Amino acid sequence: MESDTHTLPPLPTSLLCPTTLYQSPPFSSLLRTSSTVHVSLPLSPLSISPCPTWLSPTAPASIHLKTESLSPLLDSLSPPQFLDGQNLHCLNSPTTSDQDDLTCLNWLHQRGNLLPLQPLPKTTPLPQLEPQDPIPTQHHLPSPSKPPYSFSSLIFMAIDYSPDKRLPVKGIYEWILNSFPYYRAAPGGWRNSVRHNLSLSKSFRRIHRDKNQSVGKGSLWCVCPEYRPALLEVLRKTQYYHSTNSNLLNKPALLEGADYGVSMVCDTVAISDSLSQTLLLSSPSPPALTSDNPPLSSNPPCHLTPDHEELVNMEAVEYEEEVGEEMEKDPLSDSGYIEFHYYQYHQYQYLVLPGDTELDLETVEILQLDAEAQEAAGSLLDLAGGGH
DNA sequence: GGTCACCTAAACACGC
DNA sequence: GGCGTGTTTAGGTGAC
Repeated sequence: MESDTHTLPPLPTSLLCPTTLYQSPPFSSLLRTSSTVHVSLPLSPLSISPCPTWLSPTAPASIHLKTESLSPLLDSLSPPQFLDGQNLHCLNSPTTSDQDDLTCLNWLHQRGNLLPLQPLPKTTPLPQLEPQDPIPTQHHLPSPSKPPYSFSSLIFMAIDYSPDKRLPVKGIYEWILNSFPYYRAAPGGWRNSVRHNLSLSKSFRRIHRDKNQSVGKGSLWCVCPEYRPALLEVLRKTQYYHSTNSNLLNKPALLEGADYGVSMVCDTVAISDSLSQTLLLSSPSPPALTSDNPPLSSNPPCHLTPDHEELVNMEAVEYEEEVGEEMEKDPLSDSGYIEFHYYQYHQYQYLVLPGDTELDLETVEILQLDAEAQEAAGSLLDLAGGGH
């Protein structure tokens, strides 16, 4: 399999999301092979690969883009513009994890226990990149920006993620620290704010520990069930708000999809009448591409991770070969569908496309924002499903 | 301009 | 007494 790699020039600033520092991963490189096109996307910190209960862990969360909105985009795909004049850049063997389901909160366990946190790139690092340094490293990355979530949302996520749906204050601290590196460098006042929110907000309830429980101080905190929908709504609005502030205003179909689209829980949706193509975002699971495992299209969705960590190791050659085989097996491949696969390697996410698929920058940007929509959809899945 | 939500800081009490 | 935790008050900011 022949493979060419290309490094794209910095994205125009206009393509970056100005108001959402946790969004708009700069598009930095592209690797094209005979069967796949790898689009390197820096990890989106806002996107939440974890799969807490408010992100339905079982429901596929593929993003479905409506035909009318993406048709022009797909119609405007222009390979020469996309690839011409790019500097060559070789990506180190992207590998994938064997069983990593990025839609599952397990990644948090991995991150918290196994992987060091890395600073999050802000919105605008790419234009500052030098040509000789096509892939930004954390050395060049600015410190992570403040998450858009309120403390109530952070606490809610922390508690809801916990296995027992209850956490001590210290556990909430740790979850926030592990999930949002911003707070690692932030002054300690945020802890006070967490405690303040716990005490003041009716959404959280204190559970006294057993007296014979000698480990730890203080009480456990849980989410009041009656306030859970409200918390979910706040969370959804936060995500929605930042999505709409991320160049999505002029992409109503994406907004619809990100908002409440029932299609979010489906696997595929046709998006282009002219090209008869469907964008399918699915999880990375290259090693799982065996006869014993489901095809890519049926894998759980891939949520981008909130901060930019190396969650998985990937074996590039095997992956590409298997992807190629799987693409042929995939019924979607014969039905005019285009299947996209996210996986991640170091601080990048890779979008794997069929070999004859070409994307322009605008489409790539949409796919980036798609991850936000996916996340927003996750919350809505729970709402739609009535919670758990 | 008023209201609301949210953030931040500070003070204090309590228990380990 | 130190520290972490929990509560309360107050002021500021921004969105609606």
